[in-house]
Amino acid sequence: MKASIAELLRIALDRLPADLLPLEARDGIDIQVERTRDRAHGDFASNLALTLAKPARRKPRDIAQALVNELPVSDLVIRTEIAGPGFINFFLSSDAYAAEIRNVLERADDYGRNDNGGGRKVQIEFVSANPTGPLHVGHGRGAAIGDSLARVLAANGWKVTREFYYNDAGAQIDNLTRSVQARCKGLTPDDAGWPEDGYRGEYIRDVADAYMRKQTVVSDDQSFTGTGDVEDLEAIRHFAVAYLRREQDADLKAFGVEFDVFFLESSLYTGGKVEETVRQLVAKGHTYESEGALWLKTTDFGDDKDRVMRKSDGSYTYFLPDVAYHIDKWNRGFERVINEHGADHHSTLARVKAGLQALEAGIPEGWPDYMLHQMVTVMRGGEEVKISKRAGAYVTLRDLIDQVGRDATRYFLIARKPDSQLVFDIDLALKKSNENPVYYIQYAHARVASVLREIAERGMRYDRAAGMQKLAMLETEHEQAMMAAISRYPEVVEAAARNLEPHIVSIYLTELATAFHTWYHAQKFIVEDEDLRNARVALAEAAGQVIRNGLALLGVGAPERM
RNA sequence: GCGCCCGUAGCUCAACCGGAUAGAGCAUCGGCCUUCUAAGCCGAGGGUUGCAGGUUCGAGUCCUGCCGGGCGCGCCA
Repeated sequence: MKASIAELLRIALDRLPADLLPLEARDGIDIQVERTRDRAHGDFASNLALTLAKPARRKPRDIAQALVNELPVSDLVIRTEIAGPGFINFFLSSDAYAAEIRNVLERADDYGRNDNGGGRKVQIEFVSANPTGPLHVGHGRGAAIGDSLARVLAANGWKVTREFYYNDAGAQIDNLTRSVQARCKGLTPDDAGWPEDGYRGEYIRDVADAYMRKQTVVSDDQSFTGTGDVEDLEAIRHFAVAYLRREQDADLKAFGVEFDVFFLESSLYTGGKVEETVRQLVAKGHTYESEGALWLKTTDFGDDKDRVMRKSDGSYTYFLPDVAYHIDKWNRGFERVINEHGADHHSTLARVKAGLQALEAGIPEGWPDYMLHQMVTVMRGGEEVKISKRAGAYVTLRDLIDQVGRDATRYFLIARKPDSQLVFDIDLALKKSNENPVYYIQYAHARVASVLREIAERGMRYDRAAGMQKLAMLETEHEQAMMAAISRYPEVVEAAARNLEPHIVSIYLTELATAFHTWYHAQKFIVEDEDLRNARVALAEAAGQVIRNGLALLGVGAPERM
């Protein structure tokens, strides 16, 4: 609907007399059409005349009048008015809304989807937790955001690949291995001989016990059996990584998040990609040796200091495989890549991009996109719960799912702008779970289902097709508000993708649910008048459909009854 | 010290590319269940959008400075 209004304005703009607005001033004008905040201002408003006033050197209201004079006739618009400093307000015909509601019911699960992406490939890398412990709340935020973003982009016509990169090599894994070994030997974190910076969590003991009992774990299509040999560090490492990967998979599954690709950092080493990347960087001349290490001149590409690529002991820093990994992404044909990480990864942006530019391989400067979510603070008993893997102080994602439920956890973690810090109050989520906004939305959906059940129980008839033809009967304030709210959905889906902000879907759904509950309370749907009944229930069904579609983008369920 | 993010009602947060009178939930107070689910609805109170300037027809939104909070600034990841 919004696009249709913009198109009308585009035509009017083209028709403006040249003496009013020079032709050359019309290029590249972005025609903005917005939903009005106040119904008294109509359904849509445009500030076009205000933005044209300066280049035209005319009063905004004069331009507005000229535009209105040139607007083509349309079934959509019943009248326009010029308001305030020069806004053009559009009042839509009730038939325009009825047509949109019919559209909802006809397209059903596809309503709101568009083809803006044109089937182009996009990769979203998210979570990417190291296999050194269970997923915590911060990972949960990343999982919720990344997964919803994937769903939103898919709904906008993108071909999405979800990828999880994990570090199964390097210093932290060595650390994990030593920690498990220590547990195998019966040591506890406070004993003498416990590894420095070892992982202290209780889950390390679980891993060690399983290893000593020679259990077999399967993850990522690989199988490892514990040997029980406490001196075999390689066996312990394989086993521990597989064990913790399996746990993380279970966490993700419980959260309803799936990946297309699990990418192992170690594969970059075994495949020679790391060595190859080093050779290429050296060949391009952006490296130098100093203090026994090999450095990359990332300062040539906007970083604030140069970075070590290869340590003096011959091993690589994490950032080199990271560059190799992104070359691999590029070579796989992902012209668009979005990396969703916690804000603590901020420093990697500049150096990875610098590394990619240093290769002079034709990778665009801005590639890839990064999306960083701010930290999650967990409150329990009025105090902040400090999260530290090594100390073992932990609020796991699984804890939250078990205690508050998957839907509520997802909703809590997605409903806020990623670049705001988030406070997750466990007591609130637990004790007052019924006051969680997600139930408000789900309840609206359940009410629609309930109405349909009630009709059946009373032995009454509901004819959707007939209802779709009688939508013009829906003239009350609440019904009009309902139709307007429903018709906004495609705009929300588009904006969520354009701004990479899946959280706006949750905000929209709250507003839609409010409109629904208000309407539900004000009027009966199941009335004697068959035409009116069909029309109202059809509208209720459309509301339920849009709520279902929106919740699906968030990965939240839409229950039939509560 | 430098870089990035944030600062909106008592609390947690919205506000679409700069638009018209800044909105929800929770909390507080007052109403509404014989009638499609009260996990709901209606109403009331609650704001100098951290502070000070600037840009413009118009600023919570953009720019500058300051104040406050978070994250980062390893040959850790």
